[in-house]
This record gives sequence, C-alpha cells and structure tokens, in this order.
Amino acid sequence: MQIFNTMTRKKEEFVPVHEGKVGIYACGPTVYNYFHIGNARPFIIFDTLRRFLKHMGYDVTFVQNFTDIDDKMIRRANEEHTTVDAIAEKYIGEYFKDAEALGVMKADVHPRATKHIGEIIALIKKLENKGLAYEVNGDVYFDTQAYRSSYGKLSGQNLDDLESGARVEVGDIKRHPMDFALWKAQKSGEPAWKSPWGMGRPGWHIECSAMSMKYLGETFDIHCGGVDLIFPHHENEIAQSEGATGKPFAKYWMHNGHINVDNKKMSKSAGNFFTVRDIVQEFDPEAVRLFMLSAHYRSPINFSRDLIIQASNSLERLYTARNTALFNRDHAPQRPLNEAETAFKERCQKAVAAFDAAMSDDLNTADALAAIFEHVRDMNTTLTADSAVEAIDAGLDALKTMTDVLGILRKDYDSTPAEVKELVEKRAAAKKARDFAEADRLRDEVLKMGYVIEDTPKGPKVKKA
RNA sequence: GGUGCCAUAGCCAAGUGGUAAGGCAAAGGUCUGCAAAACCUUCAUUCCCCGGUUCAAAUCCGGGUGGCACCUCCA
Repeated sequence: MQIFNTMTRKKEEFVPVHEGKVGIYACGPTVYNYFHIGNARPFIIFDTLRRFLKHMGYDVTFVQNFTDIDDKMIRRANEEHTTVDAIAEKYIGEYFKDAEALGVMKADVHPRATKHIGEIIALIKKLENKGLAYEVNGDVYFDTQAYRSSYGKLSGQNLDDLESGARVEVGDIKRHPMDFALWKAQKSGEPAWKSPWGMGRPGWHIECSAMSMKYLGETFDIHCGGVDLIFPHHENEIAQSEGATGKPFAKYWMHNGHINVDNKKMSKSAGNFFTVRDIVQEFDPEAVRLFMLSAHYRSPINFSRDLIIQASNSLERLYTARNTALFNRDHAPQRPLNEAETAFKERCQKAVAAFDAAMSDDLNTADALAAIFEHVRDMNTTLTADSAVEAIDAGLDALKTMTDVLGILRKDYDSTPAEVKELVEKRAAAKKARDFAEADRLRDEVLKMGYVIEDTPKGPKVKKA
C-alpha cells in the first residue's frame, strides 16, 4: 500500500522492516479525563489502519501508550484530592469503555510511562554518555545544539527558524531555548522516582521513545498521531531515539488532521469541546466512527450534530441492506447459482478489490465507502428471497469483509422478542382477512414497543425502530 | 517573522492532465390495502477569482481572494 510519510511529505510504497510483519506505535492519551472527539479521530483512524493491514495479511503489532504522569495528571489529582495513580486507573478504565463503543480494538500492548521508568532512565543515560544530554540541578535536558545537524527533519524546520519563534522564559536554566526536558527534578508533593540525577520524573517525549523501542525494536514501521504532535513531540522522539541508537527510528510517520467545530479548533476555553462520553449519550457511536471515516484522515474535518445525523442515516442504509439480505437468506433456496448470480458473485469480488485499492491509497476511506455503497446497491437490486443462498452469502461476505476493516456494522441483527413476534403474526392474520384497521392498530402497537414492520412478499420483516 | 494545509452541488465528500465517484437531504415515479424498505429518474456543461502552459486543466504554473494549522507538553 501507499502511505503518505510526513518525513518525506510524499506517498511512499509501504515496505515493512521485517517481511510480513508490521509494528505500529500510536501516541495514546494522557489519562487525566474522558477523551474528546478530537482524541477519538486518531484512535479510530489508526485502528482502521491496523485492521486494514491485518486484512492484507500482515502480522500486526499495535502499541499505544498511556501517558500516566505529567503536569496535567498532577493537576487533576490535586483537583480531585487523590493520587496521580488513582486518576490514571480511573481514566484508563474510562478510555476502554469509550474506545470499545467506537469499535477501537485494544492494542497488543498498552504501555504506561510509570511502569517503564527503568527503560526511560537507561535511555537518558545513553544520551548522556553520548554527549547529547546534560544535567542541571537534577533536571536533564536534551542538547539540541549537539544534535544540530539532524534536528528538525520531521517538521521541516531548522533550529534557526525554530529559535525565532521560541519562547524564552526568564530564568531558564537550559543552555538553549530549544532544549527539552528528559527528566524533571522532583518538586514538593509530586510523585517521583529514584534516578542517577536524584528523585524526579520523566519528561513527556522520552516515554514514547523508550516504550516504542522496547516493544517494537529500535527501528520499526509506522509511528502515528495527530498533526500537532509533529512538533515538538515527534521531532523530539526522533532526536532522542536516533541520537541514542544511531539507527533510523520509525520508517513511516502518519499524522491525522484535526477536528474543528465551526471551523475553529476545539478548545475548552472556546466552549466548543465535546467528549465522546457526551456524544454517545445522544448518538450511535458507530455513526461517530462513520463520520470520522467519511473524509480523508489527513484533512481537517468539522464536527457538528448535523454531520453525525447524516452519518447516522448513511449507516442506516448499510444496516437495512444487510438485514434485508439476512431476512432473504432465511427464505432462500439451496440451489446452484444461475448465470446472473454467478455474475453477481464476481462483482462481489470486484467490490472488495475496489475497496482494497482505495484503502491501499493512503487509507482513502471516503473512496472505500463508495465501494461499499456501490456493492450495497448491487445487493439490493440483485438479491431477493428467491436468490440462491450461495449468492446471498457472497453478497453478505463481501459486505462483512469491507465493513469489518472499517469497524462498522458491528451490531448483530437483533432477534425480536416473543411478545412482539406474536403481535406481528396477529397483524399478518388481520391483514390477510383484509381487516386493515385492526392491522394498522397492531402495527402502531408494535411501533410503541420499538419495532417497525415492513411487509415483503415472504411475509413481514421486523426491525428495531 | 518561519513552516505547512485547504477551497468541488443545499450539506458531507472522492477525484493531481483525458472530459465531475459515493453518501445525506430534496422532488417525481414503480412496488404496497396504506406504509416502510428497495429500485428507477431528476439534482455541478462545471470544480473560489484572473491569467498562462497544453490537442486537452477541477487537476500543472504564476498572481489574487478567502479559510485553517504548527512554531505555546493541544490528538
């Protein structure tokens, strides 16, 4: 497949470091709160990347960290009058709830910074020995001057340009404004770990270097995250990792665009900030997922209720098509395919091929969705309750293959409760007796119970309202 | 100041040189006891504007206009 690599600013053919295997590191959340829809985008996008690579036959190792120690964590713990550890435990649990609702699979490894202090210290030590880090009063900083020639290659900026925009703080003890903390000396009341530089805690960037290399090797395939992480976070990860090992770090860098609200960046202060927890109270989480996949992952997208409703309606079309096929399948004859059905089966394969081609083009999910909708139209026009079971299965299998990659259509075709079924049968009898008033009354009753009746040549079909 | 991105129908959106995918919404029709769903038809001679290159431009080049992001540990 082709992947747009932020490092080269080009689409490149994906060639894994080890044949048949892919190692992916995704920057995960700081677990100080419920995550917001902006966080949800990379989770969904890179979960989709993972699913697609698996579908293409790769053995994928997916690593996503939890940042469980930093300023925000400490602040939150103080606000809630508890410990940083308790905050982490709580919001990691909440992360998994929301992630599951969105169809985001658990990573193969979810490393936490505080469980990798040893690896972090070892990495800092290595940088210190190479002359790329220095200690001041218990803080340790990365020496960007000593790494001058390579620093800035991801963000496409050199140190001189960066300096002009850098904020120099009064009383800064760093040698250079662009130097960044690898280790922070303990301040009173903060959690701290023992280190060669005294009690302290890791800086933000170093955890991702230490944990990604631990689980994926010093050189691995894909590193991903939001665009805002390009600088400084990912730039610093490269400096730390390649500085320490002398080897290339990640081969491909993928960055998703932001979600805006009213064309403005979401922010708490602007009051246009939505957590996933809030949104799923009102909308189907699958509609949120489909919304995220409806545009290319690198484009900025606007979030609004209207767009979630649009996505929700699109999703409905997909579910209806699947459920209709499933209903037809129950009445369909077991017989060899006729000519038209054989042609249909071939088109099913073509649909999946078109889907794969779209996804292979730097994860063009919008184009991939078009392949799904075209297949759905084909199913709706070709398949009936008189189609061969094999034909219906071909249609359903192709649909499932595609929607599984996108992580949508995850809900089963619910079985109808017995009391609803009974009313549906009574209505069918009334209808047959041409007592339409009674039939309509019973249909309304069923509707009140949350089910919709649709008449078909093979009898009534029931679905949730 | 430095570094980038974007502009396609009422809405969302794909399309990077060969004559505008797909979805939502809307309208008409077929089917239906009525519905629902589905299907058919309609819905951008045109892709922000002005120039240029080319047999050919939404796509390439130049210049505008408008919007957004990073350089603030924010995904």
